[in-house]
Amino acid sequence: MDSNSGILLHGIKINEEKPSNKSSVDEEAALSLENTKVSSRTTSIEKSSVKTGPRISSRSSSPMNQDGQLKSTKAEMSAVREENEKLKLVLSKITKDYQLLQMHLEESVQQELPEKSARHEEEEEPEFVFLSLGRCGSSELKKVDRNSKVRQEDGKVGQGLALGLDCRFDPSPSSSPRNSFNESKDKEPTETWPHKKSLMCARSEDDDVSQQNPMKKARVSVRAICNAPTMNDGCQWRKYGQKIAKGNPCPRAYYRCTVSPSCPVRKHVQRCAEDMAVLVTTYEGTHNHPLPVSATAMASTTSAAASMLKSASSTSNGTTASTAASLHGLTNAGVPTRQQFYFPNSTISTSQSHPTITLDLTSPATTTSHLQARSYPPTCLDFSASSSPFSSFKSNTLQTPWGGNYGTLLSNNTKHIIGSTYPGIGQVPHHQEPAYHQPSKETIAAATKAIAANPTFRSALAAAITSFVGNVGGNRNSV
DNA sequence: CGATTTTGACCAGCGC
DNA sequence: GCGCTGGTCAAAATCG
Repeated sequence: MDSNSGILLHGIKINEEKPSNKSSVDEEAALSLENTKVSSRTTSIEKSSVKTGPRISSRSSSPMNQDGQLKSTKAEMSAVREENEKLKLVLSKITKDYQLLQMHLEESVQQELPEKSARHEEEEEPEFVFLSLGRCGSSELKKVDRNSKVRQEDGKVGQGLALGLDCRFDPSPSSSPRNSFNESKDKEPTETWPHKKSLMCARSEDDDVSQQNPMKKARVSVRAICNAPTMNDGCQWRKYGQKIAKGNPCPRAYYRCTVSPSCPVRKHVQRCAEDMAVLVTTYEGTHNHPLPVSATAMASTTSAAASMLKSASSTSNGTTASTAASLHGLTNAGVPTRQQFYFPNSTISTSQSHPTITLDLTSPATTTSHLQARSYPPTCLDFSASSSPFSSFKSNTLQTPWGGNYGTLLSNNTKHIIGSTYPGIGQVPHHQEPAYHQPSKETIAAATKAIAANPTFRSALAAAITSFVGNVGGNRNSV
């Protein structure tokens, strides 16, 4: 993989144990990439090793000094070895936790999946998955099933997951020209590049549901610190336009998914006017093709968020406190609900015709976060770590392939703000990250239970954990 | 030379 | 109706 792998590894936050060598602090701070908290235990070990070399060579070559050097070097080496051992222990525990979670996931999936899906799984191509994370009514399930059949006929891809970002709120029929891809359902996508109508037909099977929605398609906006022009989310995109949007000097770029010629998914990317380091990527539409594994993490995240948005909107007319609560897996009484799940850093906006959910994947140490933390309105609902079984995950600050962290909440241009994650938000220097807490067995059990209760979050978490642990395993040799 | 990006023009929705 | 704005198109330019 590309640089994403490294970023994912950093999500482990093993490095939060302060380095014993104080001189490495400055070096570490210098090496850290701005606010992305790019540092890992592995990195610091490597740095220690690197430092050892020059130190030996630069010292005096007298026999007495050589003995001293030898001893100190040996001491350093043993310290490093100790550190490595500790690291290995941590890694093995993480892996063990992951396997435990995966086991629970598999169990619950096996319990819930109908036999038909199980049959499709047997033929599934390992490299691609379909994420069906929208609010799947029976029709959508059928749709996914049909897609699977089509792919099976092609002899290439079995059942997968279809990423769903669409939002359907209301049963009343709507035929807004811009409303989704519902029109011209009879027309087949024949053009290489889907224009409006062909894009619509790509979603023709959603008609029965999307026509029920007077609002436009749901959007998932992801805020992440990213130096690149666009986040690497694993999908292939082609730029088709650029505009200067009102209120932001930075141009907004428009992209289409090019994984499949008929894929209707679009995204636009724009830098945050307040913090140029923050890249705001807004996704819209549903992938109608298998996704590369590397794309599933983002797809899972965004689609799960969209699913939450739909759920929240369906249970609450507009954005209300109850919506915000349900968004985070809580009822008004603060009791976890079965159909919802926890997203620590999400906001909903329905002020525009497009219902939008914003996921903030920026670091708590960013200036933006400082700003946002200060801007919390009095109505801010705080479902912080202690209230969620996923608190251990949050404290773990799962870093994402696109360079952000799960950890903080932003609230720009949205009506509701939920959940400040870090009590000391905005006070943590870049090199002083919150301590990593090993999840207790109770926490894992609670998380597993909550995950098992929510099929939508399962896939998202599974994708995230898979890449997370996969990178840990991949970097093990270097430890 | 095909794929991709750039960029000005165009279109539709919305508010006044 | 008019102007503003967001979104898309498509020809030209650029890239690999």
